[in-house]
Amino acid sequence: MVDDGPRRRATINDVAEKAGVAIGTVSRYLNGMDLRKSNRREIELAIEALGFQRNPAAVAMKTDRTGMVGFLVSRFDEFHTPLLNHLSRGFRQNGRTMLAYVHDGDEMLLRNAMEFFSSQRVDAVVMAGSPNAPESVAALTNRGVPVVIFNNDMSGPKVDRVFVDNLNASCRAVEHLLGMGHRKIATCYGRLADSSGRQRREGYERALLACGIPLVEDFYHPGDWSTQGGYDAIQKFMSLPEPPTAVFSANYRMTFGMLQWLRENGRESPGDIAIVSFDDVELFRLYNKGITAIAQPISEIADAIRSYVTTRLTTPDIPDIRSRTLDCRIILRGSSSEPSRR
Amino acid sequence: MVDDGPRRRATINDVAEKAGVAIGTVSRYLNGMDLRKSNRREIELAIEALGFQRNPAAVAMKTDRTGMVGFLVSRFDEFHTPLLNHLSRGFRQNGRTMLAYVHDGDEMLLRNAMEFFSSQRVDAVVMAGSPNAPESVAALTNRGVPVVIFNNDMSGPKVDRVFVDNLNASCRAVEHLLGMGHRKIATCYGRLADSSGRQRREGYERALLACGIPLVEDFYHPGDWSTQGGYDAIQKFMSLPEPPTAVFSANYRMTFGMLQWLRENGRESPGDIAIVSFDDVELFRLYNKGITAIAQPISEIADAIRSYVTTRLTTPDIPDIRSRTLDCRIILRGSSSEPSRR
DNA sequence: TTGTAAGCGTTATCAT
DNA sequence: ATGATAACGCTTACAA
Repeated sequence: MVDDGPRRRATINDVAEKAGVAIGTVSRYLNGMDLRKSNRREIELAIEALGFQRNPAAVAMKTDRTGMVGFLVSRFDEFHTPLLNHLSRGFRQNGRTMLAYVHDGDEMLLRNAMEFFSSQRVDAVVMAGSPNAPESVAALTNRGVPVVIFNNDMSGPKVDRVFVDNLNASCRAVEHLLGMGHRKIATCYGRLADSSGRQRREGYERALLACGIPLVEDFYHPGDWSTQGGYDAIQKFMSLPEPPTAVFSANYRMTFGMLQWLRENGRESPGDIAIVSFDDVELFRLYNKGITAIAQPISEIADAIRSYVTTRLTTPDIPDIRSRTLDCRIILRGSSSEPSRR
Repeated sequence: MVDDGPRRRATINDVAEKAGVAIGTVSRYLNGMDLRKSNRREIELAIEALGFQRNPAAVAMKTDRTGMVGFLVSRFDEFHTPLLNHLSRGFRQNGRTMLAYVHDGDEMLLRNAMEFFSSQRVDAVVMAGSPNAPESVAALTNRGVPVVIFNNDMSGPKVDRVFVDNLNASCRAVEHLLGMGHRKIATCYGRLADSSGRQRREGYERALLACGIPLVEDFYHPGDWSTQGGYDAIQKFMSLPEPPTAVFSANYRMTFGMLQWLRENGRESPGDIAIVSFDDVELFRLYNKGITAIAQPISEIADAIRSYVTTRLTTPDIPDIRSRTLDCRIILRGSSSEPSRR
């Protein structure tokens, strides 16, 4: 047998012909509508025999639905990667495809991303809420493209939202430190332009105040979510005349920075300072006796997002914006033991 | 002004009308062909005014090219994530879009992935070579869909290949340990079904043999690329009557496992054992004085892959399969110092 | 260099 | 429940 080169793909016409029905009938079959049992059977046989796969481009052209969902994040880190993974799987089961775009926190790239999604005609967009994106988002929603945001709130656009209870989780984490006997607790907090940054810092304050402990200015350091920020923070804390015995870090990158500084200076946790960190990443199981961490319910976040997107796409008019706030789990490990040395 | 709901998107027809030319002319403009200067000007104005964006579905239907490239990996880890990132960016500049699929090492999901890519009509597929995928790959190449593999070789299918020089890099890494005075060097090696697993182990052996050091069976442990494998390996090594003073780990996950065991048992590197690991990940900068690592040239790998895909897609008949092997860099850190204690 | 028109593979409308 | 047929928005001969 000679190789004719790539064989032409079977179309709905081929199926119709082989099954002895009209193409309309095949189309109805493909879209799950009712049809005569015998026809259904014939069509299934034909599809099988021809290896027919519906052409998404043709579907998109007719229906104006591409089945693609844009996913926009600042970076693929240890939080967003598993989230993307869950989302991809979930959407695929709904016959949808995820398109990922990483903007590196660059405003220009963020705009490019929106332009890209728009040109690709995605049916919906999932993104972390960002203080400097509202116009781009509005451009999408105005075109009827649903947007779901997570992580950070965003004022303005009419979009569904999925968050975690940052305030409560942070508060409980700091309460845990208090429970271990810590009284001098510092915090390296995230960007305050992000709602999660504000909420996590507020949780820290609420726990201290509820316990009657005054807030100390020296125990604050703005870490900007970055490794460097955490590095600077702990350096500052440890050189205070009266250093804290514990620190609450508002994300895992800043905690990385703190651990790095400790290493470089021959210190460690919990020996020299207790640590509780937002986010739970692999390193936190590996470092010493582990880092006590706040684990975000990633698969639940993904499910909530997917559910919002799906309903927006299938139910035409949902009047109000929906919002869901999920609880985090605190994972106790060695880094949050009682104050020891000094 | 009343909201009419989502406005209809401008089409090539709208542009043609507004510019006062035929749609064919607009199409030619969009495809970068020559046209009269005045027409070009009018068309650009019209496109700008209408916010026209070419509909990819319609293009795909006519040209049978979707502009999408499938990316298939077993997991999004610290190696594949930046690779995907680089590839996405690179392809986007070529007007192409990446579709990612994670198969978790599951053969069934791997087949699903191929089915998915096929149904999505991707123009090409990029994937890690896998010993149990040749039929799926052949199914694609037979249909004329170019496939580029990386990481591991795969016999059979006619595909382009991008690798790193595992053997040489591993050999140099172990030579480095030898240079530091180590003579008892163990290895936790990867899956031998993967060519990279075989090559990295061979590099280890070559370095030792070149130095006249006999290979010791006790100094081998199959780690299966997994964290658990590394954990078991170091446990075994450290309980030998005469433990090694250094170990070469064939990937970063196994090294994670080793570090974890060391932690749990109050040991550390390099104090108790020197470590050199394949892959360079963030943790390796954070642990103690750092873990000496073999860094794969991720952006070069991405560029090579993209270049292969692009040429296959633009140049119809490249007869022979191409293959490229890139060099790794060894990053010296604290974990590979000379033998010390005991 | 440009205009015209056929056709890509579906879905949806209209009869039947 | 089914068949016939007109679109959807492009690209690409073919003519001019």
